Amino acid sequence: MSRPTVNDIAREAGVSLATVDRVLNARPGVRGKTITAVNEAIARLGYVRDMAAANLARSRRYPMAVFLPDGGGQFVQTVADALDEAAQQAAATRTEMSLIRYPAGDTHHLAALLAGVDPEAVAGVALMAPETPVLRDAVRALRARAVPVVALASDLPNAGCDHFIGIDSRAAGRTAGVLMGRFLGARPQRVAVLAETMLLRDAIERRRGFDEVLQADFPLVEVLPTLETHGATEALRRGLAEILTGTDLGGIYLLGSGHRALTAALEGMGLLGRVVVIGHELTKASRAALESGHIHAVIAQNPGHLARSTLRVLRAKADRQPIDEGQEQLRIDIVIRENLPA
Amino acid sequence: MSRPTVNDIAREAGVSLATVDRVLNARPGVRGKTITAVNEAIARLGYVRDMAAANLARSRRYPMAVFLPDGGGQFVQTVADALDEAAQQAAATRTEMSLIRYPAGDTHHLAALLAGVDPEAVAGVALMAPETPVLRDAVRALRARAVPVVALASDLPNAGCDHFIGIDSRAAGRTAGVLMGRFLGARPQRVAVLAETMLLRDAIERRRGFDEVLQADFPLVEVLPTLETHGATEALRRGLAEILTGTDLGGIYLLGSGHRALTAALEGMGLLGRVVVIGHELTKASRAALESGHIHAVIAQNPGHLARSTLRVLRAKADRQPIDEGQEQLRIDIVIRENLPA
DNA sequence: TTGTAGGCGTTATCAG
DNA sequence: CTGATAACGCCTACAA
Repeated sequence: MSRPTVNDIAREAGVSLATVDRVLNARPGVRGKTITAVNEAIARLGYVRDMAAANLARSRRYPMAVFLPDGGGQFVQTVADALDEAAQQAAATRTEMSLIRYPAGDTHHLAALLAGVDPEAVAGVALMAPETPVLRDAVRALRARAVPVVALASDLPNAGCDHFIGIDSRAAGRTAGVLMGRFLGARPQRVAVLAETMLLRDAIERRRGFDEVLQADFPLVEVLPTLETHGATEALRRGLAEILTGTDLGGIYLLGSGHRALTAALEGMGLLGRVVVIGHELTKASRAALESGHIHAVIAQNPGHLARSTLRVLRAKADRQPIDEGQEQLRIDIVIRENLPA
Repeated sequence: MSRPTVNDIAREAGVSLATVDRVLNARPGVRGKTITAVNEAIARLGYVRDMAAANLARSRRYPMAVFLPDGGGQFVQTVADALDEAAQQAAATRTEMSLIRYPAGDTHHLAALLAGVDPEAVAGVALMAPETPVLRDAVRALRARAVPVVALASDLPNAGCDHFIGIDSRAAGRTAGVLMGRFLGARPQRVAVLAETMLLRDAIERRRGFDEVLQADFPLVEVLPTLETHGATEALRRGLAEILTGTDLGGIYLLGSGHRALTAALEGMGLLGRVVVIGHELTKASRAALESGHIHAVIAQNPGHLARSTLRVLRAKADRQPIDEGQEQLRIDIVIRENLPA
């Protein structure tokens, strides 16, 4: 006994295939009484629509556009790679993807790109970007043209996106905080916080979570003000040196990217492996640093999961289908040397 | 311009649909020359097969059988729930699942069940079980009858399964070891190890990984012999009390299930929250213990991922299709209070 | 060894 | 408003 099909419900309801289809897709031109009859037949037979067959018949394609910042460190590249791989797999379900890089930080440029998106040619849009008023409006406009939009890695809470794919930055910061506190032990210690920039909401939220936890649960730990390096290795080195003149350092919290620069700086100062270092995101650099013991933990989100989730969610939104919350929920990964993925 | 279809390559290669299909599915009865011609056309046009359409045409169903132990603690139940949910989702790809519980530990019973599996009626088998000779043979026999078999959570390395879905227990133990070492700090400390039973290979491997790390990297920590409780709360309490008469305890490593019993015992002794407790698997009990601060970390594998992976891999094996290693690789999750999933 | 025709479950285009 | 009928991309008898 296999699953009932449209034919079965057509027979059961005493109507034709076409009518069943109209009811199924909520298309106009059917009497209310007929609709009821069909729906009853559907319920009676426990019919569930075969989406594979439906999509085949529609011969619909799902061209998705993903916008990623141009520079943005290794994490962005990791995500880009994961997206490419996910796209290959998703081709099996007619989901295509084009990756568009925009000048990092130039949200006007990105907004212009979004304004140029043709709803006929694009079934969904994903973007990783900081939240600015222009961008917020651009997203709104896009959604007004019935294009689903999801935010990637960095949330755009006020832009009214259809979905956010990523982890809660504040919780990620809290997680980093607990690990830092526990790894340091119960002695009075100082912790430096480094960031390339504090412009992104992610960094701010992480720092907030980090501080919350240390203040509440590890009162012996003093967290220093954030040192913004703006990607300059020299600034990092100078800043660290300055901090070190005053005090002994117990740990370093790396808010964003820059694992490589930090390792280099620490090495120059003979501090490699002598302070607890906790960072974010698993990249080639942070992975190497974990393996060699220069970094002790990394708070991460799985890029493969992020990428697959992006495409799946966009696809579901394009079909106005519900999404499986459980499957799309990204975990806050704690990565140490011992549980590094192969 | 949409994707090329079998029609396109048939035309391009100057053969018929059926021949293309034969080549595509590596069926016999085609001249070598024709095969080459078709393959060339495929390459030239960049054809990728539409699996959805293929499966529709086959109208093939994939009835999978999953065997889980009967008791086995909350983790097994969590997996069972996850499987049920995954099965609902997988119904979209004609994958059905029946969950069969067998008397925990009775591998003869399980082997008999496996012997009764009809290759016509079952497209794949997954099982969570300890490795015993009878079972090993039963799995071999099943595979000999062309039924794909995957091991769930607990590996059966010598049974020749098609795949293992789960995490490396030794690495999981190492991860627990590092966390224990770091959480304890740099003072001499003693750690008790509790297990319901050491019969399962998982527990043994975890303990091995745990010991390795502590011996190598945390020489100040002394790990006591494993205390087997056999699920008896009283045994646990007595054993703990005995350990405590001799020494102060810095930490407890819970090798298997029994979070609830442990919490109760610790409470009775006024030790709740005063020793570092690290366990395995995220269940209702361990989750509650994390939230209340009675357990400090749990090494886990995502049951949702485990379940979806199981069905996906079985499906792929049934179709003799390659699997996406990256997607099927389960992560060793480190769960603390701050990164508990919602 | 190869080709033809029909079908899988759904949608879409016509007439009625 | 409703109903035949032909797609969609692929597989599979059966025929040649």
